[in-house]
Amino acid sequence: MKDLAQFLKVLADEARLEILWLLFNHEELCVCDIMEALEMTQSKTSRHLATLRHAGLVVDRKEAAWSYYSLRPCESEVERNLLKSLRAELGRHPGAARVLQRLQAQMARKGGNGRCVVTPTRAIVRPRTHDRTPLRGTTR
Amino acid sequence: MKDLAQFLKVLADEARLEILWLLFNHEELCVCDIMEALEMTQSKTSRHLATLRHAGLVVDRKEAAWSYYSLRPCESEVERNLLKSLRAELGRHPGAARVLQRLQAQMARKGGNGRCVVTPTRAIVRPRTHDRTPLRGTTR
DNA sequence: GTACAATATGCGCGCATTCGTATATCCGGT
DNA sequence: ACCGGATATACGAATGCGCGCATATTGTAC
Repeated sequence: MKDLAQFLKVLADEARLEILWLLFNHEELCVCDIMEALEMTQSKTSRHLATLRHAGLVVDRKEAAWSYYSLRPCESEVERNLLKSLRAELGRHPGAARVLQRLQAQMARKGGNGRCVVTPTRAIVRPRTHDRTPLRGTTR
Repeated sequence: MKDLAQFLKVLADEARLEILWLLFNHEELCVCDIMEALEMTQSKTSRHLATLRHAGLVVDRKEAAWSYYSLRPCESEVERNLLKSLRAELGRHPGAARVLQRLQAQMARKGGNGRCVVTPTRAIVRPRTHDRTPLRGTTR
């Protein structure tokens, strides 16, 4: 019961909903694209992504200096249903299309086909040193 | 977008989820039954019911000294979907059946068939004097 | 090595949320 | 009118949460 409430708390934030909306519509995005499209601070973006990651909603993949985030396949039925409803609802929102367009524009401008600006010479897969839980705040 | 987050915030609370679970399974309940079944303080129960009411999730009906609360038919598609998922999930919770049993036991013990203990001699429908939004805290 | 870019996080502030206690309000019975 | 029960709400304390700023960390290029 507690955990369901906790899970809903993660969803109950405008910034996180916006991030999810972007990820619903793009296989994979790096932090800089998200922060630019949503006009968020870098720290704000990173922190909310961390929250989503701790909740198991997204996963990150490191490549060179970048972190690419993507949705994580849902584990439970509820999760799947909730996200489906949310996605539909987010799509109904007037601003929804606009951010997607802005995102498209950015990525087109930067040219990297799905990849971030400067494609690194070689891909170095660095496993997460440690997915430590944050020291303060959200206990998970 | 903001409003969706706001709506989710209302759902993202253990006490409110528990109350909703009871209301999912009973047409109408009065405050004292809810607080007893969930072992909550009176003020806590009343407060959370007020929050649910302000969010449009429940309605109250006054009869004599009692307030009977019931679910309010959903207005939007999202709302319907979300609540449906939540209800299913709440049902999966181990404690779910237990509170319902406790509630049943109470109501049986008190005998009033669905009504609260002392059935008033006559039903006096008293319209809400005023559904004022709370002065502090929740800005809506 | 240094310098620079992308990302994560510690710190502190301010606001929001929750709670218990005490009080107010409303109603029915006497 | 007064009392007692049911409910709502003000108040103060504790905690949680989101933010910006500065800094740490990691990786690339030189």
